[in-house]
Amino acid sequence: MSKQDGSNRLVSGPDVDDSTATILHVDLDAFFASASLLARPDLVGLPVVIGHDSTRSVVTAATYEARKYGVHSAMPMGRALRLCPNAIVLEPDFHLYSRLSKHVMGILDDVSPDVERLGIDEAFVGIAGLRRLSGGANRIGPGLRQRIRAETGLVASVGAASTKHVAKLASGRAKPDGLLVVPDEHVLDFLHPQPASAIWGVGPKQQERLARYGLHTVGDVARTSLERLEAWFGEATGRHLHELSWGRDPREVRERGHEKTFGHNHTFSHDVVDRTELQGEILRLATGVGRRLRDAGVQARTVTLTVRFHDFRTITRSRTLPEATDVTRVLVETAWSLLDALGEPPPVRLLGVRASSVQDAADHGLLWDDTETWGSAERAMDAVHDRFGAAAVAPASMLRRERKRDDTGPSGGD
DNA sequence: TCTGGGGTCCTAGGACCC
DNA sequence: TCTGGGGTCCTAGGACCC
Repeated sequence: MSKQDGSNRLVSGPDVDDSTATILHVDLDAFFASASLLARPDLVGLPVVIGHDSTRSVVTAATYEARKYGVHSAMPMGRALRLCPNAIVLEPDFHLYSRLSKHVMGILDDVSPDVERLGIDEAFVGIAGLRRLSGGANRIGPGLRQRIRAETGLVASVGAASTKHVAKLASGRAKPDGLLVVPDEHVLDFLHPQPASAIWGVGPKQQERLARYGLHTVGDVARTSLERLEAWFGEATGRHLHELSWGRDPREVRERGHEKTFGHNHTFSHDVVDRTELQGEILRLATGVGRRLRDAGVQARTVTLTVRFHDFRTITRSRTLPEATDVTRVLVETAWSLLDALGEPPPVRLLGVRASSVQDAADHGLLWDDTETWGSAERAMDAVHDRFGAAAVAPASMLRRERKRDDTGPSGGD
């Protein structure tokens, strides 16, 4: 992973040839941190870290001022605070992030019909068909950046190229607050000096394997024959590496449908052995998953329970149901039975519940079986929940849990 | 330095069917 | 009777990304 602290920044001038750059990658700079600072302008320019101020937590995001101390996301909070003792820790505000993200995506939709959201803070924008009306990347890129800044106060960096892969790498190099257009004739000059880990999909493990074969840069990978790469890394991965290292990427910008899986997980503040506590947490997680399935109008056939033990060993156990469901009770009971099948597990650090094999919700019509009765009851509860909040309707055992949490008191604050 | 939570995609083996 | 090959589904694990 690159340092992403701006030390390797590269931007293009207004006269660069943008005739081949048909794909933009728009990426908000230090999104969570910047968004949080909109609510706390007094902290601008200071090292700010977003995350829970507790043990067992990690950094969610950091400002560039904090990154200069070596702090980066996914770093344990304790370590981050040792590296940067004067960092200010802010709790994340996901409602704010979601609202700002929607605003930015709306601007992109405004500019092009061809937008692919990649996450909360980035998207590809196809601009091939816009040249006559709106100009090329040299005009659309700055226009987007300006409008995002004016309407939201956020800073976006933009990469432009003829492929998704190069456009994404380009936005990374343009950070912070930059635009980088990479014309086709400069793609290899841009690509080949970069570390092999710059290739999208090459993480620490793959990087290590590449290094064992003496492949340290993208150019090293490109100069290795396809046959060798396939023999070393398998057919699919070898071909993928070969293509990307030569700047070839046939993937098109396409709108994504709903998520393919819906899940929640939770790391306990202490390792848990008590079965009732584990079941209670599964109930809470599955309730959230069921709610999201119903909100999205989808049903899932497979339920997966994730269990991480005190020693960080992590297992998954899944069951595929005969029929897809969006009924919380079915999710809960399936996950409970997967837990039961583990017997007496070692102390548990994390539990997760995930629903997959998702399809559009079937129309059950007037089918009046037991499960559908539960489904109707839960949808009624969703409606009350919407109007009066989560505490208004919740299974009794969940309410007991919430009270217990309140007794313990909040863990942080800022 | 002891490691969050939300996802996607891939692999590999076994069951099962034709 | 001692053993093929392809396809699909399911399960478990893992790498990777933001």
